[in-house]
Amino acid sequence: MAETRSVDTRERILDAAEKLFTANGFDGTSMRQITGAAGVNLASVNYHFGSKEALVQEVFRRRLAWLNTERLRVLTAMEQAAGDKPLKPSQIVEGFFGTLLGMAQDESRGGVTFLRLLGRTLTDPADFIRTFLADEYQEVVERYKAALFKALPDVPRAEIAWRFHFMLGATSYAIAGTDALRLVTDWQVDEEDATDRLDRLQPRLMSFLLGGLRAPLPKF
Amino acid sequence: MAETRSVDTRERILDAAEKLFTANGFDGTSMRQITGAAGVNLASVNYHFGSKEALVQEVFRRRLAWLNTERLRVLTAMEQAAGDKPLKPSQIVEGFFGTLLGMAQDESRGGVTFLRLLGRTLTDPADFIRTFLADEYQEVVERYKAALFKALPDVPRAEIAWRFHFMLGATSYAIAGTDALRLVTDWQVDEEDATDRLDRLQPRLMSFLLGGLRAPLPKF
DNA sequence: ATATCATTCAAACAAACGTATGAATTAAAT
DNA sequence: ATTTAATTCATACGTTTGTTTGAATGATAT
Repeated sequence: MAETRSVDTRERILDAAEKLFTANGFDGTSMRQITGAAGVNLASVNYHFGSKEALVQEVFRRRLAWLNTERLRVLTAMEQAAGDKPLKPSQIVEGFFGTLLGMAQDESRGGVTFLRLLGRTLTDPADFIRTFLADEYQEVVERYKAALFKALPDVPRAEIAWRFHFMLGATSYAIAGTDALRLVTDWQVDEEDATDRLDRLQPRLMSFLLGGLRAPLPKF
Repeated sequence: MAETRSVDTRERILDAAEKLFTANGFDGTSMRQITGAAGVNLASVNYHFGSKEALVQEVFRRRLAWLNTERLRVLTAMEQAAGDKPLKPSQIVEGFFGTLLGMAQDESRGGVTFLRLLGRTLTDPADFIRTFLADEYQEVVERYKAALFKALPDVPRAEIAWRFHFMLGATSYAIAGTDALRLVTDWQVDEEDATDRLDRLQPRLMSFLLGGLRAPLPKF
């Protein structure tokens, strides 16, 4: 079996697709663009993945599998270290969103490219994407939600769930929109260079998220 | 001139396009779907709007024109009432995001449908959308940013700009993802019915946003 | 060396896309 | 009543889309 060739082709396709999907969206990227950029034959996507839909899913699966495993690993480690005591909210937030933002520095795990793609895709309307992402996220979200419930026993659970939702949104958007539409940051942040901006994004975002999580409850 | 017919056709197209874009995305919606749902001829989109791109822009323009005018009106009124004194951060946040969320209840301004579409589109990679939205938002964002700078003179401007960015993300996602991917909220919020959920979203989100905006600054 | 299997390749497929055209229809203006 | 202009309509055009096919190529195992 000629395995080296096929493994190479698969990854070349996934890398090219990841970049192009980020730049132009799923529907905005054709199979010919992907195979062209990857330097492989047009038919190889269907040969290796079956369809374009399956390719999209595999682009996410190879990154999310690691991310969510890592998230669970971190949470489990923290919980074991804490014994019976609840974790600090800042630990939990750091465990969930810190692992995500850490991928930005790791080019071998997709770097900023994948993060931008993920951030944008969380609101994609396509059915097969929604159900696929929901499946990939289900376990890790349940575990982290449970940790937050335990850490904040006095806060109504529905309230915590919503704030988790808000935190996810702020994070996705912070990443997806960094270059995308420079609405808010514009000349304000151009002083800093791009890498510096990314390094400082994490502490900035963490402060914001924790501030939101610990905000006084709304009075209805 | 036959005006009643054409105005009707125009709006039927815009309404149908708005709904379909929200449900299936821009590329996922064909002209035949739009004209079919609107009950008009296929060629009428090109006749009235020129192209599909121009239709997309008009879908946003008719809603954003009102929204951003209203935002400026509210801000100006608050500033006049305050005289020389800076506004409270909560006023500013309420002025910007409250007007947006208020559209959810107003079906004549697009209701939840448009809000979801807008939330998702803020991270759309297509060039013509990015530049178009940036243009539509520029003035109102500058004005509100300036108000925040004045309200929080001790906070570095870059920090405020970032937090504005985060707030926009949390809000967009809160709206766009409400039905989309029910990651976090799932069975947790199913107790409340849909209308109740929307009514309670606003105070919940506002608490979160203000908590994030007023969070202690990150230490680098 | 030969047979076997996975992979690559060029070419073609039908389907769907956005857009353009010119005739038919309708309403307003003279 | 006739002219004029705006709108609607059915139809067609040329591209591009994702996918399929069957032959060519490559490497591995016997």
